[in-house]
Amino acid sequence: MAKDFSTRAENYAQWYNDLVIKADLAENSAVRGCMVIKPYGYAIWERIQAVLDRKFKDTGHSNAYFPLFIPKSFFSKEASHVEGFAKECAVVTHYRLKSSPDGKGVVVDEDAKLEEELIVRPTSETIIWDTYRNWIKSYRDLPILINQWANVVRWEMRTRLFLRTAEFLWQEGHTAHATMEEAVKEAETMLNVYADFAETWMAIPVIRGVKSPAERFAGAIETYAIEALMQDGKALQAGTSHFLGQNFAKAFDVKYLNKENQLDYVWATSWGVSTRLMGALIMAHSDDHGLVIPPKLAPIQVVIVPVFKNAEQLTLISETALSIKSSLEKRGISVKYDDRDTHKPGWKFSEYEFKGVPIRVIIGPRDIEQGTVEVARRDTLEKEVLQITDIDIKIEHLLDQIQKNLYDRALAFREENTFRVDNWEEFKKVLDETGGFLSAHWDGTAETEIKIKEETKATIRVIPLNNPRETGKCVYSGKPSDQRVIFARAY
RNA sequence: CGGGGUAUAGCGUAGCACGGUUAUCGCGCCUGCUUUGGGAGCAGGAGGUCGCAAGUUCGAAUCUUGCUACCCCGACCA
Repeated sequence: MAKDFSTRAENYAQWYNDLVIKADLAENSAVRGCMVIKPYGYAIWERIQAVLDRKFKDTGHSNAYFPLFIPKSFFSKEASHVEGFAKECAVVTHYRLKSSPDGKGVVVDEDAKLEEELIVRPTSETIIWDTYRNWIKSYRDLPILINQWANVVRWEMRTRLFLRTAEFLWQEGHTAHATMEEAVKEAETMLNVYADFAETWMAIPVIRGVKSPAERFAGAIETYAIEALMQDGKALQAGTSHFLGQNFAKAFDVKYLNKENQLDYVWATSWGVSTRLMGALIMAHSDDHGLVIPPKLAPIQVVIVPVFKNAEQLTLISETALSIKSSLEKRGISVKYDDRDTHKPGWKFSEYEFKGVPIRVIIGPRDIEQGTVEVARRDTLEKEVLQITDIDIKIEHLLDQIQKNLYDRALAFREENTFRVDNWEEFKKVLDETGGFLSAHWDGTAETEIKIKEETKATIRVIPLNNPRETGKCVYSGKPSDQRVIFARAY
């Protein structure tokens, strides 16, 4: 079945690309590095958005919107922040075009040069903190708990659909607090929101932890992250939550009067996930037959395909099909009944399999006679003939089972591909032969971290939360270490 | 930004070293008939500024120069 698209074993990167294109999720656009997200792909993103948005609101946040453009001067206010983003910013320098002197097309009107260049936001900390200054005067104004759904631009050298594009969609939360404790707690709360979303909805097990200083967000005191393992043994950062300390408050002069009538800087967090989650979703579960979408995020959870020879048969089948459809919809299940006569059943089977629809129900003349339907599940590709009685309940249970199976499968894969490594030769060997998460001792220095990266391309993905203390020797330097950290090659 | 490569129909391609009728083949698309429980078969048909621009030539997909875009490897990165 898997004709004209690569298998994972042949070429994982090609397999990923073929999948995104052929499952109709997204495609490259006429603009370098920017993708077009197609309706089916966008429908999945909308599901992700809807669930996360609910979770943000349930944890007390509100949505707002800040400008796409940021004055250049804002970027020089927080030193490490500008350092982190300066090399990948798109800059607006003019505000007008004019007809080309040679009559062919248009050119930039040099007379319309901006006094101050505008930066297309790579992230919104600066414009938001500049705004917060006016909003915060007293401890009574705190906390501020805001989220924004937006697009951002980071001018990447090399792009890949969903995993790294020059423009991408995301949400960014930006909060302001009266105390450090409260801000830290907020950063941790949001990390847990992300982790719960990844595990419960995306069926992707993640490791919660903090980043090493070298991997921290530009301007953060602490960066929390959830890290997932993909099927090719590479790690993917699925979400980050930053404790920003008072860095941005100081850079943008955001002070408030506390209960003791003293001026103090506020404490900040920011947190975000992007359309990169789509990449994680694809790579975590899909197989050589195409996409596999966890039921909880699938735009179409059940597809019903009729098999018929003529119009009379179709009429008869449709009656049964539509009644199943409506009984499923009453249970909140999204169903598509595909009765098009422009495509053959076999074609439809392949199509929905490729698009990762969790359950396919087939109804033909045979079933009408016998009061049955054929049910096929995407995760295991198993098919069984079921009595039509209580079919809605059976399918609802099956969806739950598929969701659980996908999570269990991904968890088992991660466990099989997590290795405790205690010497440098083994470290390199495991990395080259199987990849995966390497749990190893690290002496805690940036020098060692950089050396390891240079020699193996592996980085410290995460220092797990509640990491058990364990005395040992750094896998690279041999210096003493009191805990293991997770290394991997990453996306 | 350094090194290498590619550009021919919606997609994938042949032709190019050695210039010469109407640019090859497959998929997809359209029409008709037969089909329909795992990507149907047969017949007919539509679809091309050969990436762009200039040059050499009686004649350029093919040779020369310039430009542009994309891909791979580095560096950088969510």
